Amino acid sequence: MAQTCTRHEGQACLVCHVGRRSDWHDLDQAASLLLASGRRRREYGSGETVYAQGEQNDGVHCVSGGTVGIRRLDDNGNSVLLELAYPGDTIGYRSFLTGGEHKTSAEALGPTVVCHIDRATIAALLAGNPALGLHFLKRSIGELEHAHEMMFRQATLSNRHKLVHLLLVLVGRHGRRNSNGSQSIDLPVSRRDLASMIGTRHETISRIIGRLEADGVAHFSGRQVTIPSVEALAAEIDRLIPA
Amino acid sequence: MAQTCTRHEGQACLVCHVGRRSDWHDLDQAASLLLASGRRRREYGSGETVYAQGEQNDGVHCVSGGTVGIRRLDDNGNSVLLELAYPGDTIGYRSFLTGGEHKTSAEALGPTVVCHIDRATIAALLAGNPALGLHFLKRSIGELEHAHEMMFRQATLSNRHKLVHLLLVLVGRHGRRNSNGSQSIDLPVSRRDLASMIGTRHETISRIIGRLEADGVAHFSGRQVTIPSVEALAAEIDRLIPA
DNA sequence: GAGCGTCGTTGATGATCGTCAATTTTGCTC
DNA sequence: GAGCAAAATTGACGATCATCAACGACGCTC
Repeated sequence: MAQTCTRHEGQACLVCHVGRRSDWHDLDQAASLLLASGRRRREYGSGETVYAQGEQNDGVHCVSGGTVGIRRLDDNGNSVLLELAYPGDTIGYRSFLTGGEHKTSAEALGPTVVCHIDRATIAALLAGNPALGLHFLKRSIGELEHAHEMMFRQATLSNRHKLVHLLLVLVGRHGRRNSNGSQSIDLPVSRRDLASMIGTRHETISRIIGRLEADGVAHFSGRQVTIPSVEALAAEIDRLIPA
Repeated sequence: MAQTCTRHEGQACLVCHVGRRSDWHDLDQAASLLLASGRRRREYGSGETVYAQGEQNDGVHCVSGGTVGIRRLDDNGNSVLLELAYPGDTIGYRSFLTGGEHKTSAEALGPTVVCHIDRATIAALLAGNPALGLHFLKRSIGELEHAHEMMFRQATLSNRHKLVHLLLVLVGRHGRRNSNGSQSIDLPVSRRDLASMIGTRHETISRIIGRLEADGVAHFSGRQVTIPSVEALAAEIDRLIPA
């Protein structure tokens, strides 16, 4: 996707992005030109921060390639990975719209391409294109429902089931099918972040991984995970429903 | 608040509601009249459902008095109370805007007054007043950040600290000051719901309550809670920060 | 390649939690 | 007020988890 973006440099993000999936796909031509002039593309290396919690907002960012982690920190050194952003996702729009400072950090998980649109440009676009505000609203609602499902799972599932569910989600995003029917993932996150996403400690994640290995439902080697049968793994969660 | 609403029956919600806090406070006069004609006020008894998960959306609701619980259910009988809505809050707007069915249930926690605005009216209002959509966007963003903080606490705090935090929030909303400096709350929710909000079982909540009693930081009697010193309770969370 | 810090794993132990079960209390209906 | 169903408490037990600590693996810098 990064290559596609490079080729269309100078044009609007709607060309660069996945089209339908982007917030910018139905701007009129004038707005597209405005967007093209006001946006700046940048590549990030693994671990680089796109914006930091507490910083003043300076516009919105749009993921073009790779994966971006949205993280929240506190004074005690606790860190929680709240969500993952993928190409087509707009990030940092919340603090832009509320006019405050970033309440989360965004960092590249692996090589990533992110476009930045400065305050003036995005403000002009919003004023001229009411549909854009509606897209932000829909995006916000989508994230909110995602957060609600997260909270529901946090409250109802065991740690093991939470990890299994997370693996299934990651298979959908990062998985590749092997010749023998199994699927593999290159995890975009560390064990510590996995733990924070589930609400437990990294030692516990290690032990749960050990049990998944022992049960033969998943094999871990560093950040590479191989799942012999995704169906079998999914059944582990469905099995909660009593017969 | 219910009385205020009754007195102004026939006028727009902006009169009925708390003014600034409502999403409807800066509509022009024509829109206010439209709102007044399209809205229907109704009182709910404790436990009555305003809308149910899975139902088709039929407009938005606006809390005018009392407390509304937003709940999520699954097929296994699990129930999680995701958030509480208070006078001035608009609820059910998500499924309205996405055009689907309700993904959560809303039920009255105690005697409650809720206004309903049907699809046609709210659609007309949205078309004519772009500011209204912006209010929904801000509301959605606020809820999203609330959800993120919730997820962060779920991941970093112990169950006891989660309960203490929840009590502090409820003191802010439902607390009343006693003559001796202590504060009392009439909990709007059952122990089971308390447990679901924290992500544990009701038996565990009973035991944590027992420990809080033993430590003398809170006294529980049914749904009535008395907190001798809110500061001491708040210190329990702040004490997490190492010296 | 040596040094260093972070990440990941493993072990041991005490604390906490989930589950099942029995019992009491509460709230509501008749 | 009697009766009933749901809510709440309490106990016992096994499972799981957090914590502290030690160690190996890995990536990065110099």
